[in-house]
Amino acid sequence: MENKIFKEFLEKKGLKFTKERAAVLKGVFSTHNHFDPDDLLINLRRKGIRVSKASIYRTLPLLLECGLVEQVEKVDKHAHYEHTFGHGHHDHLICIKCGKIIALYSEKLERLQVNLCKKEKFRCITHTLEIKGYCSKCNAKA
Amino acid sequence: MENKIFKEFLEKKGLKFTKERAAVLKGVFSTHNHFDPDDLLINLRRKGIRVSKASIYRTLPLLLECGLVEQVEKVDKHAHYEHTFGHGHHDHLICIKCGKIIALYSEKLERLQVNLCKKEKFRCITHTLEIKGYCSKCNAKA
DNA sequence: TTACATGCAAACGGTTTGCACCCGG
DNA sequence: CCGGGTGCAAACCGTTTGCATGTAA
Repeated sequence: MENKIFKEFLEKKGLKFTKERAAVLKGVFSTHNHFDPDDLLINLRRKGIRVSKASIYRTLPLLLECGLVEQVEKVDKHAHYEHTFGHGHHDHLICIKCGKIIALYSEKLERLQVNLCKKEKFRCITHTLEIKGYCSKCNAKA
Repeated sequence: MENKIFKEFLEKKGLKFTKERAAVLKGVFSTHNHFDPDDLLINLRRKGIRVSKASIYRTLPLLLECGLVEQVEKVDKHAHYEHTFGHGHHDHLICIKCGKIIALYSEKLERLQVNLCKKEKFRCITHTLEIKGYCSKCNAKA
């Protein structure tokens, strides 16, 4: 199933469905947990499958691109900060074309989150919401 | 103002309010934009203030800790992934004590986000919501 | 047969750290 | 005066890349 999706995706791009790529795919789908590239390597090794770290790092972006895998908890490779004094908590709309960041605050959204936490008996300390897409300007151009 | 907050915070921890820390604080508050440690260094250099990169890296966690600065766009230093097939989009509750990750999906939340985007004429492609706090188990222990 | 892929090891780049010297309290 | 702080440069470590070799189509 995932196999078929990935294979067709690769075909369309003129890329090859190698045994290493199949292995990475299999590793990815052998767990419902989050993982990082290293987890994946260890996971595969445990199954006796040998794939180089490089191949894992080269395959993951393909899986992202065809939508079989999603990235969690990281947008960029380095830390970003902002000072909070005077403007308090807010969320962000991030334009994936021009990089523009639009701050956003919604009381309704905040309340809803508090309620969702309650349902899970989770004590919320802080949260981060980032919505990625195209800002009005970039959207108009396209 | 920020100065006072930071100074008192340091005092309470038995730490010193040095000119380097003051400089970093000043740099942080001299912009309303996001920045990374390197931006900050350049920003300070431009003003003729010399602080080492190491001091910036050592000061930022303190500013986070006392709430004068927030981290944006990064939780962890390495990428995390999850496969999407079969369980589609969802958000996450992340326990900052035990690391447990609870998946969460709320139709209401999704709808609200779409509406917020509309208001900003933003074309939403994807989003990430992470709520950090204490899971029920860790909460019970504390 | 021939692009494209792989493995390896070296390079990269952001972040952390050891150490000798410095300085705020 | 002294314990924490600083700058510097080296170490770290996750990720990327160049290159010789392998292989899917």
